[in-house]
Amino acid sequence: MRHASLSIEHALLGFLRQEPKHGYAIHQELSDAGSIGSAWRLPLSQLYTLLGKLENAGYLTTTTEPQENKPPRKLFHLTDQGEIAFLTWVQEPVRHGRSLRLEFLVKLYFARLEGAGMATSLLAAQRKKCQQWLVKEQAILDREAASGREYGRLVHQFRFGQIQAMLSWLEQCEATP
Amino acid sequence: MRHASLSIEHALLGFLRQEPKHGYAIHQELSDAGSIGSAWRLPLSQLYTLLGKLENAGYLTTTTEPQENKPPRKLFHLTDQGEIAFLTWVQEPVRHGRSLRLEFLVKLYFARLEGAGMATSLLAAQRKKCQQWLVKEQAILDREAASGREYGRLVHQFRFGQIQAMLSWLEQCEATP
DNA sequence: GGCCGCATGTAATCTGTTACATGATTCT
DNA sequence: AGAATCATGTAACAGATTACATGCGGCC
Repeated sequence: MRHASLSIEHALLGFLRQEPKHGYAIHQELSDAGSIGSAWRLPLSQLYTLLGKLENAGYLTTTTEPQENKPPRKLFHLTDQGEIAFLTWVQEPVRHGRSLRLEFLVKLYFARLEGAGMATSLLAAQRKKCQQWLVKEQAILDREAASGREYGRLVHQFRFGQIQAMLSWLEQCEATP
Repeated sequence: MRHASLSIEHALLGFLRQEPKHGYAIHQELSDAGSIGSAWRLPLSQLYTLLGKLENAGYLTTTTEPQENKPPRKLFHLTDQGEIAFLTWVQEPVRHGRSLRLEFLVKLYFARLEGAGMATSLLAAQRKKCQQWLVKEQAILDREAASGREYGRLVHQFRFGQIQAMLSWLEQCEATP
C-alpha cells in the first residue's frame, strides 16, 4: 500500500468525524448546494469508488446494517489511522495556486467544522504560502519585463493577478470570523 | 470520427501555419521558456501522441524526409480541414474561468501571431464572457449573503475575486497593444 | 404504468503523466 | 568514457467522467 499524496478524497473522512454514515447519506450532505456542494461536486458512483479506496488504505472499516423494506446500508467507521490522516490533510495548506479553487475550499469547510482555531491557523498557513508565490511571481515578472518578452510578461501578469486576488480573499476571510 | 470538442491540442496546428515541421522541432518551439513555454508545458512523448491524433482526425498529413547520419524526420503538413479547425479554435473564447490559465493564454499566443486584429477580437470576446460570469457570480453571491449561508458566501466571494482579476487583466491586455 | 427516491456498485472511456526503448553523433 | 542533442515512438499507470446494472417501495 503506497502512501498516496494527501489528496481531496481525504475530505470524505471528515464526514465521519461525528458518527458513522453510509455512502448515500454522505452524498446527500455533499450535494447541499448552499454548503460544501457549492465547492465540490462528486457523483455518487465516484463517491463509492473513493470510499472503497479509503477502506483499502485502512482509514475506514465497514459494518452492514439491514433494513426492512429497503436495501441494507453499509456503514463506514473512521479508524484511528483515518482520523490522523484527516487531521493531517485538513491542516496542510495547498501547494499550488490552482488547488485553492477546489481543495483549499473543501479544507476550509472541514476546518471550520473542527472549530474556529483550526480554520484560523489554516488560513494563516495558506496566506503565508500565497505570499511566497506572489514574491516569486513578482521576480519572474520583473525579469520578463526587463528582457522585453512581451508574451512572457502577459502570462506572468495574469498569474500575479490571480494570486493577488487569492491573497486578498484569504486576508478578508481572516478578518471576518 | 467524432467531432471532439475543440481542445488545447488544436493549438499544435498553429505551429504549422507557416511551413511543415517535424515533432522534435515543434517541441523546441514549445519549450521556449520565455515564450509559449511559460504558459504550456508538453512532454515530447505526449506531443507525438497528440500529433498522431490530429493526423487521424484529418487535420494533418505526413511526409518522411530522410537525413544523412540522423534519424529520418516526419514532416507534418496542415490540411485545409486542419486550417479551418485551427482558426475556429483560436477565435473562440473559453467557456470556463478555469480555462484561462492554460487554454486562453495559448489561444492568445497564436492569435497574436496571426495578427493584432485577431488578438484584439479574441480579447474582446473573452472580456464579454468574463463580464457575464461576473454578473452571474454577483447574483449568486447576493443570494448566499441574503440567506445567511456563511460558507457559500466565502466560496462565491473567492470565485468573484478570481473572475474580477481575470477581467482587469483582459482589460489591461486590450489597453496595451 | 412510469418516474422518483433509496441504496449499492461495476465497467468503459478518456485524459494525463511517467517510464521505457532505440540509435546515431557530437561534446566534454 | 559518459553525457547531451537529435529523432522517433510505445506502454504502463493514475485519475476523472460517464454510462450501465440492479432492485424495492411509494407517489401521481
